[in-house]
Amino acid sequence: MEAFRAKGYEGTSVQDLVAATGVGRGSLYAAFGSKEGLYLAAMDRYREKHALPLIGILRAGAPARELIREVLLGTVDVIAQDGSRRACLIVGAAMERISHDPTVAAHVRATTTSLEDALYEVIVEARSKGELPAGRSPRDLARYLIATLHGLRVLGAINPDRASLTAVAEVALDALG
Amino acid sequence: MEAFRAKGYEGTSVQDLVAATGVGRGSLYAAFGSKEGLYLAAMDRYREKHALPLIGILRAGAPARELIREVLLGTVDVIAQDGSRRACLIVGAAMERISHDPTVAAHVRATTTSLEDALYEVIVEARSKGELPAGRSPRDLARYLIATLHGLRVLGAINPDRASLTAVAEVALDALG
DNA sequence: CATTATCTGGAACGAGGAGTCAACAAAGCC
DNA sequence: GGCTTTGTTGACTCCTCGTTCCAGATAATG
Repeated sequence: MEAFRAKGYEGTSVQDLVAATGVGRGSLYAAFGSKEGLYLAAMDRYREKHALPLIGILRAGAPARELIREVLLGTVDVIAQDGSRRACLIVGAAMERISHDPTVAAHVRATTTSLEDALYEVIVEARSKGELPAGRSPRDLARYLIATLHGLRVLGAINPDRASLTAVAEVALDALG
Repeated sequence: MEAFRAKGYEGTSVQDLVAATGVGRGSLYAAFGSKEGLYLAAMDRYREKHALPLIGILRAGAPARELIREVLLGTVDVIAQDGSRRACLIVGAAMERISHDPTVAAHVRATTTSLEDALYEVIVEARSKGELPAGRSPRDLARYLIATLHGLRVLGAINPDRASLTAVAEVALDALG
């Protein structure tokens, strides 16, 4: 997973993967079938380690704006720690692989959709409690927040400066109304 | 440029570039020195064709919010027309190449910075005319809009649906205050 | 402990990668 | 129109790619 994050799919050779895992070539193929299989497994692991925790935050039940701020700032944190050395596997896959590999496309869509749905539910509930003003549709707001997360990833790859990224996240929250 | 947009840097072979340009291998090397040289030239061309027109819009002198809306919706337009077949060269470079190639990093930063500066100036001027309320710093707002543009590109790669993208762009405008 | 079944990892394969080069064609110059 | 210069070409080299395979190590079983 780390190898793919650092070099992308095409840029990572099987030799790189052997070195990164410490596992022999044949074993890798026995376990995953192909380079693509290993890539898909890496995406699953990425989802577990990075997307599911965000969804967990959203299910914690605090005021919506705080939950969403936590998700955005948590992402800023991860980006600022990594520097630009390791990209987001999902955004990387979206840019590099999605038009060539339907299976990768399905994984990317599944991961982003699950996060989008969690955001959607938080927003709907907050609206019903009057925590957030009525305005844009919850679905559009959820998608907007997904776009913001992706935007932060790209911005962070270009310039992983914590202060800038934090400021951008705060501005993004203003759009919730 | 189109070849790199469709397949990324590592995914595009020199043979692909020969086919895409109709120019022989040797000539390509004589003109650009290396695959990387051709990539940098493609980035320059991408900047001319896609970033400079956006800057041109921002210098047109209309009300700030209208100019910024035009930039966002214009980007949505490009994405919706392309589908996800051709990615943004800048975002692709940011994800795939920026940590491995300082020259590419410089090109990416130069392109995004010039757009960010144009946004910044529009915002500062609008503030001075009272078109936009005081609030977040103009620099943060400009960076936020850059992040939004990147977010739209990634969102569009995953799901190039014009209606969703347009809605996201409209939500993003709300953050201007 | 012997035997079987499973797993490991480096050598080997064909394919295709980036980059080079000498022969050839086109264009510019007197 | 020769002569030089510049540009083009595609076959060629060497290398690395993803994948396969098999001899040997390891683990499991009775």
